[in-house]
Amino acid sequence: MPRRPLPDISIRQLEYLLAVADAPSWAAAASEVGVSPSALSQGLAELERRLGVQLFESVGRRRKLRTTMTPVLDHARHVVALTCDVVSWADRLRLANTGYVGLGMIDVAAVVHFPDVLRGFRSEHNDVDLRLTVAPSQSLLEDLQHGTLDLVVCVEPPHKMTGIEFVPLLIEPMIVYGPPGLPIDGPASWGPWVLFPADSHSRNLVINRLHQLGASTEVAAESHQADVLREMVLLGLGWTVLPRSQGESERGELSVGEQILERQLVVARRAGAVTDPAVDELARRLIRQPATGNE
Amino acid sequence: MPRRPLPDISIRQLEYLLAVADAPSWAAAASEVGVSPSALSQGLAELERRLGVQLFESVGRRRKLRTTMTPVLDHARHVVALTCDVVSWADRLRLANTGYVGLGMIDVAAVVHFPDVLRGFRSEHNDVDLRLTVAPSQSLLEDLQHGTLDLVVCVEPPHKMTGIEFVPLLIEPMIVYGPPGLPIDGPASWGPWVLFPADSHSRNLVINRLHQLGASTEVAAESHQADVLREMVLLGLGWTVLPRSQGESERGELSVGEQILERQLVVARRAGAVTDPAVDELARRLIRQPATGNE
DNA sequence: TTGTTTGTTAAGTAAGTCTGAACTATATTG
DNA sequence: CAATATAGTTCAGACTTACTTAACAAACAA
Repeated sequence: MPRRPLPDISIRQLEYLLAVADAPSWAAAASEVGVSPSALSQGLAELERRLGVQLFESVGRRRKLRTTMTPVLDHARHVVALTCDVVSWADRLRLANTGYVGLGMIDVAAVVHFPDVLRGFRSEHNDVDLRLTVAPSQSLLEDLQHGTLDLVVCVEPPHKMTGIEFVPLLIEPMIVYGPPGLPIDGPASWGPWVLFPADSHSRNLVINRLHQLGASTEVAAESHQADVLREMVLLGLGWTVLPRSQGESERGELSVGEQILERQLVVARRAGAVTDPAVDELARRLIRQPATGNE
Repeated sequence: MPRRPLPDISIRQLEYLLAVADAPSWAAAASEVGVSPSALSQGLAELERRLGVQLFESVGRRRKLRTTMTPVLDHARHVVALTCDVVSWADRLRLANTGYVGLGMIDVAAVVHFPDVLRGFRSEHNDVDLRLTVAPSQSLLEDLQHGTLDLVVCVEPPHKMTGIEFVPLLIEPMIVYGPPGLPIDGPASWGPWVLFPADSHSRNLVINRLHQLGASTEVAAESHQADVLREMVLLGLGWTVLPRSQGESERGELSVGEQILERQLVVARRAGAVTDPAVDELARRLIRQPATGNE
């Protein structure tokens, strides 16, 4: 294809054309666009020169767009609309894409379920500054609401939260663990407990379930960290309920009870947020990560 | 609506973006567009500045469009394509619309059937230079093919013509006329004839029909002008076959025979021609003109 | 290490875009 | 009719944009 340079029809000229198409006068059109009538007149004369057509006819001292020039007017509308779209997109991108992704995860997500996802993302988006915060669900969701974090992997909260949307990731079985060598009988013999703190979503789930089972709900000690809870059980300070991925390790010395409930891990995002491509990509990878075989 | 001026994203910049998207190097892209590498580099830097996004990432010393910038690339493609379309349209319009319409008509069309159409068109399009050529069908169609004429009203030719399209206008009855006072008996008594010249479409129609009727086909004299043919019949030089509109006048002294055939008048146009709005309009008026009551 | 390649920066020129003032043509008013 | 108002254009000047050439910086290859 022979490459003749296209005439440089400027967005500005097209805006002028749209303005005069519907304005009562060119002075009004110029005011609407925010330039002098002279600039508008000269800009449209230049557009005529570049296209090589006569866009207007004189009606007395007024100028009116020729009906035969409708295709140019349609073109102007179309190109200006497309330009508005891409500028709007760029504005949103600039605001959102600082090259930084703030990710919050509860510990089991970071350590057990998604370390591969994080590694893969980092190696393929080394231009993105991925900052990981490991904390309890409640705390993470607050940071998400405040804008400190962009994406959170946590336990599904008991209630909907305004402005936050959730996508399910995986379901974790929660199992009762007792001190080593202690046989586990019926629920009435379970406890006392070492659990996550009272403001923890998992804690609420566990207490409610124990109630239902007719087991004691006395809590002897608390910690946000599953490892600490395991050590407390090992020391005989109490029983706990943990996901299998955190309750059992190479040093599998705790007495393993039954699965009493399940908890849903989700990825959380501020609803209606400007979509940062990097955050989008990371969310996609989390969502499509197969479950880690801890069913 | 608050009117923030759109950034003036130039067609040129978008062309540069499209060129580098697929080129092995920016130097190659620049060569393809027809500018220096420096102009391309600066143009793209300006595009980045106007959009407020970083379109490229460095891969060693090379520059590669970020995959996240695909929407800008799509936009570039779209706008450049739209611009090519409107420029192409304008080019065609400029070539075709010279404010001149070359119209060819056979005499009966100009004088009898369509004088009102011509008058109306002229009064409502006084910016158009309408030039009328009156000549025989064959000659007019040749001029149409050569581009001398834009539109032709003539007798439908016996064969299709490459590159010319026809739209039917009206049907004219062709009637036998003999010298005044001479009774018109059967076809065997008709003739000799004064007819249009041998290359005339009407002439061919008449001769073929006379053959069919078993009448003489001897031609004593010829003329392209119907008036001349009438005078010859008045002088007793022979008989003729004319449309009623041309065979009968206020001086209705010829002997009127029977209608022996019909001929179709058509408007002819070069096929696939760039449409000049003025020519389009004239054709429309001819096509929708009611028949002139000469059935 | 030297030489080559890729893209960038600097300086200068031409063209484009805008402003405000002056001008031309048309419409309105008394 | 003359005087005034209105609509758009032209002119001159200031600033911006787009391009060229030459020099420069960084990366790559031998």
